[in-house]
Amino acid sequence: MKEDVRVYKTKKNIADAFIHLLGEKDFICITVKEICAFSLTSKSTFYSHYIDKYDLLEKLVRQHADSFKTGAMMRFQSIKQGNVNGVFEKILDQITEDKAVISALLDVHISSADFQVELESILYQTCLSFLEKESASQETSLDYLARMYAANSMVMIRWTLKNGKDKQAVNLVHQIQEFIFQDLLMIKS
Amino acid sequence: MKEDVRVYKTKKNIADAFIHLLGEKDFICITVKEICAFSLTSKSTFYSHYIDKYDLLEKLVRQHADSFKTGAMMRFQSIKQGNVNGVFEKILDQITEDKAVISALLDVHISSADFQVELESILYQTCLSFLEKESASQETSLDYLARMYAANSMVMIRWTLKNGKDKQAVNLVHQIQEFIFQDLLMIKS
DNA sequence: TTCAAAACGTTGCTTTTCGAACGTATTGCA
DNA sequence: TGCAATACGTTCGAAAAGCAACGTTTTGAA
Repeated sequence: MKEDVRVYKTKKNIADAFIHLLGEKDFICITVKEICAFSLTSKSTFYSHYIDKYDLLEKLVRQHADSFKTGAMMRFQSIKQGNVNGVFEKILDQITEDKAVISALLDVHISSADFQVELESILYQTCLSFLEKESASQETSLDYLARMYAANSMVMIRWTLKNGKDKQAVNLVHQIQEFIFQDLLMIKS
Repeated sequence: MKEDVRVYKTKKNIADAFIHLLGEKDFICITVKEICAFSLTSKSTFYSHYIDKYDLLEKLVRQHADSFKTGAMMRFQSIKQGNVNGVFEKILDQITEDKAVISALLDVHISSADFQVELESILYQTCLSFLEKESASQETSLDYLARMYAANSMVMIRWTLKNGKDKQAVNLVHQIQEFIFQDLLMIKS
């Protein structure tokens, strides 16, 4: 059963309004009334889709976290011949497509829906399982390497969202990634 | 009786889709089906608001021509002490606000709805009635001056829509306008 | 020129949205 | 602290949008 077009449009309007308001004020200060007014939807319609503004936030975070996870896993799986460079660059591209939403969500920190935490966790997980599967040597803790990868990626993501894609910055990340994946690279080459 | 929000949103979606499609292909080649598909509205809804795509075009032209006319008349009426400069600049600003729509409509030439013709006629009319009311001397044909004003304004409008507001170009228009309004300016100063 | 595919435009029925009204809960200010 | 204004969240009838099916017209390619 597919979603009714009207429902799709309504949800999009609400999400867009919400993201816009997040750019103006803190999540806590945003009211449902404002979201309805800005998105031109009635209160009754809002409440027929969401329990409250927290529910809206959680659903948005879930949606984009899932999409990010799918993308990240896909990229890691498609790595051939130890070609790890380029994976992160594609992740950056993906994130840039939804720049407005991602940027807004990254700055909201509600325990039930913390996008920043989710993203970093996804990066850590995907990187770790990749290392465990592909790396022969275990001299350095894979867990440590994966955490380092995730942390560095997050910095780079935030920076790119703010300043746009920059070749020098991307190169720097590549160097760090090469260090993290050096075991793997040595074996494969 | 105010317009239902749902109607407003539907019409906006349709208009936005239409303008977007006009940027891609000729008016003649655009189908109602495409407009509906892109705007995510159903055929039945489209036909409950418009007779056909020509009706849609005519209504858009009418709406923006009226808005332009109101703006132009307001600006001309607010001229004090022969300060004619600045009137056109504000008209330019107004047009720039709806850049996408205006640009698209200016390139469609359907006899029942020719935006280019309407704009030029409005500029001519408002300028002429201003000259007739304010100008004492009638050495030069006011009709000729008004037509010149309209023609020059149209060139400037098109140019600005394409290249953005440019100080030098604006200054040039000011010089031409000063020539057109010189009778008036001499009397008032 | 013929004919099939696509676009047109209409209709009846279903689902969604709106808006106003309501009582409740929060907020912010005197 | 007390109280008025504002936001919350729900309900229900009315209006609008969607959808599928239909016959008609236009289009474009054999």
